[in-house]
Amino acid sequence: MQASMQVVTQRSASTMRPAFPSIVNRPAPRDPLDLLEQFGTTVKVQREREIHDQGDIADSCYRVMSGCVRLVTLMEDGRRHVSAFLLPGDLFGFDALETHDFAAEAVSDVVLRRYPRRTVEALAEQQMPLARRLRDLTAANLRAAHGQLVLLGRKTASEKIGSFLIEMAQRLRTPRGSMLELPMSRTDMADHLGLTIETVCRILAHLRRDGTIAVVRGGVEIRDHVALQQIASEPRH
Amino acid sequence: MQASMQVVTQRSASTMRPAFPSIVNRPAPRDPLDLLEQFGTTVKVQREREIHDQGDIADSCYRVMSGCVRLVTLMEDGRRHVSAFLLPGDLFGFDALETHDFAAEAVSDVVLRRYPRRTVEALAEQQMPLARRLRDLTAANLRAAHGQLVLLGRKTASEKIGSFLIEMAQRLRTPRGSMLELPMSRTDMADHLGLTIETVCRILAHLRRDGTIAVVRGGVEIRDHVALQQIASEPRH
DNA sequence: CGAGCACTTGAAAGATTTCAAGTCCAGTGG
DNA sequence: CCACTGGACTTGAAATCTTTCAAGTGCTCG
Repeated sequence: MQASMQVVTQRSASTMRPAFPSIVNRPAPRDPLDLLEQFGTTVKVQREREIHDQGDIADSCYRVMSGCVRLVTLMEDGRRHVSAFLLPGDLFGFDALETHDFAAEAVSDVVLRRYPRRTVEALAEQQMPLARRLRDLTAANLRAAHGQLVLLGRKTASEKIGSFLIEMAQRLRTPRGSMLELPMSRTDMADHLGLTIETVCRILAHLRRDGTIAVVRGGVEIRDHVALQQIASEPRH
Repeated sequence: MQASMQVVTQRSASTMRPAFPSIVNRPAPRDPLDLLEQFGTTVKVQREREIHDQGDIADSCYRVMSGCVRLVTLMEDGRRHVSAFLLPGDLFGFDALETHDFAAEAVSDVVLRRYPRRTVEALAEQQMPLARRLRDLTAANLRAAHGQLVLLGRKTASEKIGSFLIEMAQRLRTPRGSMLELPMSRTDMADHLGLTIETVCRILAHLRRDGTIAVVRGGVEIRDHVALQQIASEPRH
């Protein structure tokens, strides 16, 4: 337990799934992960505080309830890489091996649901659907990582920014025409995209002058989604 | 089944594990993956032939018995990224979702052991140790991908080449002082490291002039392993 | 022996970074 | 309430790394 984390004792199961009324009257297909709820504790972490460090024993898994978390790898000389940003509903720590190979830090004030890894493993050992769910989760993360490999290895700065904005808009379910709120700093974006902060600024400025986006405090508004998608140039479907 | 693949009917279980005599007389700890052996078929693929394409339904999983396989992602405009090279003993296709998000191609003539994905999934559904093994496998692949993210996002060309050579030497178990055989072309290396072929050549030439490596046909010899490790500058342990 | 391809090397171009100044807020303290 | 300060962000100019363009070299295969 980090001193920086405030634990709120709360064991009520709060599912993330939106309650949409089904036409067919069948029991909602329960997510095997719901099994974990009774073992979860709610944790609040202030912005810029560490959730766990690179190299820490992986003894907890988390679900982001609100806010934004970043996964950070540091090199000896201080160079930094942000492998991922985690948003409400996202899970992390479930696909760790013995230790975490990156730190997890709160980008904004964050509310997390924490599950003891021992428990997760024990449950998965007995509940095949959960084991299966965890495997799919890790496979999905792997696929996302592969997309990021292409971005980092082969895309230009503009393409990186374009891809990033579109991905964020999708993941945050930002409706067309409304403001995309970006909780992370330019530095975080740069370290995620393999750029410098100045390059991020310049590309955003360029997109703004184009009329593709509007840059406002705390985010951007995507003005021309089609243009942005062309700029992003995603890999072959 | 690809027309380019020659199937050799052979269903005998051939484990990859080296038969080392144990002092303690206990049954060797069986790898849960050995369960798959009876369902495997041996497949030979010629160099530069495709094993499966990007977007293909993932209906097979493979183990590399000999040779080298690359996982390739293509962008619309032809830019190419090689996410990984797979060497003897390596597995792939086990952590696919519905479809493969990259193509698998034979770098050299390759012998593969192929397992029907249906069977793998069915077995994993009943055999928890196998399910667990598959999850760990995917988690290990995810960790490797994260290492590659740092390499692509934050390392210089020299560091990329240094890291790559050291990784290959380790994975191929090349003893110090002996020749490191690299089955892939300069183009493949470039597309794996987010560089151009010319840059790869130049960095190798530079390392050769330094006396850090000797470049020979089909590979390199690492002359100064310590220097190479310093050049590689890995992330914090 | 010739063709083709992988690889190498040089020179110029270009994209991004580095270095250097600002600007703009948000929070603080007078 | 408002000036002040620090940090995040922006922008310009120069520097640099890597790429692009070009031109070989050398090996293998037919």
